[in-house]
Amino acid sequence: MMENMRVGASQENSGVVTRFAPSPTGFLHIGGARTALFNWLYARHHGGTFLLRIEDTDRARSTDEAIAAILDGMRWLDLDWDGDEVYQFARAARHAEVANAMLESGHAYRCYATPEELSALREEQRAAKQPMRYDGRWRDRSAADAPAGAPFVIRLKAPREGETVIEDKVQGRVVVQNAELDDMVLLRSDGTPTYMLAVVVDDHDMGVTHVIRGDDHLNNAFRQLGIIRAMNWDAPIYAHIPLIHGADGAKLSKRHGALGVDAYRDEMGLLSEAVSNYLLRLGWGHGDDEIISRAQAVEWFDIDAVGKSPSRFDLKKLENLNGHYIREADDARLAAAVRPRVEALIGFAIGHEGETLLAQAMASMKPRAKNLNELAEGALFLFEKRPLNLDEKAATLLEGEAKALLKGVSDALAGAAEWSVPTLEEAVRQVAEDAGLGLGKIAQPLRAALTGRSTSPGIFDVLMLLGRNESLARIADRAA
RNA sequence: GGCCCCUUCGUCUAGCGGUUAGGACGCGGCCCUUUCACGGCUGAAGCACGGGUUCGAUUCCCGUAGGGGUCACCA
Repeated sequence: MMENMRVGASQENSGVVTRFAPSPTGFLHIGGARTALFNWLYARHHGGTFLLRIEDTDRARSTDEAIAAILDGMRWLDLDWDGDEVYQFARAARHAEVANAMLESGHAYRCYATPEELSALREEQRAAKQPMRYDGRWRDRSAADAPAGAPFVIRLKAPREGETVIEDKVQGRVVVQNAELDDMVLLRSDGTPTYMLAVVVDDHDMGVTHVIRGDDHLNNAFRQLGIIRAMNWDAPIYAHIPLIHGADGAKLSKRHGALGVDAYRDEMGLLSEAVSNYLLRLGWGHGDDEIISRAQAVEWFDIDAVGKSPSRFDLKKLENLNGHYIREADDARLAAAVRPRVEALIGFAIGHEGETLLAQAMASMKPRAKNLNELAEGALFLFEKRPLNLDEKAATLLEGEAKALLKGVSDALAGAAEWSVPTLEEAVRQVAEDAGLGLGKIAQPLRAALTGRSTSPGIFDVLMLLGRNESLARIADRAA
């Protein structure tokens, strides 16, 4: 049962196999999403396989909710994985098997040091300003010294001399002295595998050829290589991509206020393609291109173009991109996404009819919004009940002569031959001309009466959206 | 603290020995205009510093400084 199990790797492709391996201790955060995207793009670009592995070996911190959130986030970002996701914990027996094989071959040993003993050691080392690492106290002791029946962990017997070299596809050639690496734990005293062992075994068994992950794992790669060498396996090609930092320059992590992708979708009202496009451009570039479709990304993406320096998360740019994708989005799709937001704001259901109206309004509202929340906010006037509440600026617009002006506008509109933009515009312009005023002097009070606000889509579009009866009624509410 | 990585406008980036150092977001101005946007034009803004190598360094090398990551029976 020592043979390669090849979990999930498909036969007929370029041979490239990548994977995304999140630990389900929380939502899919933005950094993880980018790692997933890069792995996905690399596999798709090279006609390879993209696998998903849930690293749930930490039983205390892994939750089903987190797993669901991660899968949901992946689907939202349209990152489909090949085959079923692999659950690492289910493979614990295989991990133990590898650890025992290493024990037998002399590449690992039992260590009986207690946790208390080890933390005391670390404390000493910290106090002495010495590097903190396991001192190998059980490395060369004979089995006879083992306290009978005492719990033990299995540690890797790592080489202590020489150096380990990684030719990283992003970081370049990185060399670490073996003396810097201590003998890490492979199997805990309860017999469960550590992350270090599990990743290596799973990547090997799953046939992963390219390990693309955050560069917070760069140091780990050297230790993992120790296991790979001991087992005489082929090492994967590594690509350690720089982390995404927050606006403050520090690592963007769950603990550092990073949000789950669901927050970008639900709370911030961003479109999947905008988030995806933005993430792609963080650390990767293709000339001066900014707006890049998924298809284009698959064609262009390669690891060579990934930069080595960390980047900061810039919400302004993401929102700008989102505005672009909103303008490009299908009206019906937007209406469906905006409807629940409108209903939440206004407090009642607008129904299928309301959604249809929203879809009609999208054409004139899209250029004015950079997220779905603004779209919803801007659409409220369509559903508000008379008499409208006026915001402060709208109230100001309706002071003084405005009321009289509106009476004239009302008459002109009511007398229009048909309720169409050209006809209505002609009618309103005529009123302005007769009064010797610019169109703005008429349009603003009209806007205030119709929407309760000082800003809105073009006034004639508003008139059309509201319809003849509602429009005339709202004007009548404010006219004198 | 040890080790590892990074450093072009405020931010994301292009550049891969010779460029007026390009683009995008953001910011300012102008235009368009019924408001707000969108769109167009335009302006300010950058090679962290010091040594080399070279006829010539943003680009190559070495330091310095600054930033980041990592040092668990977490992942």
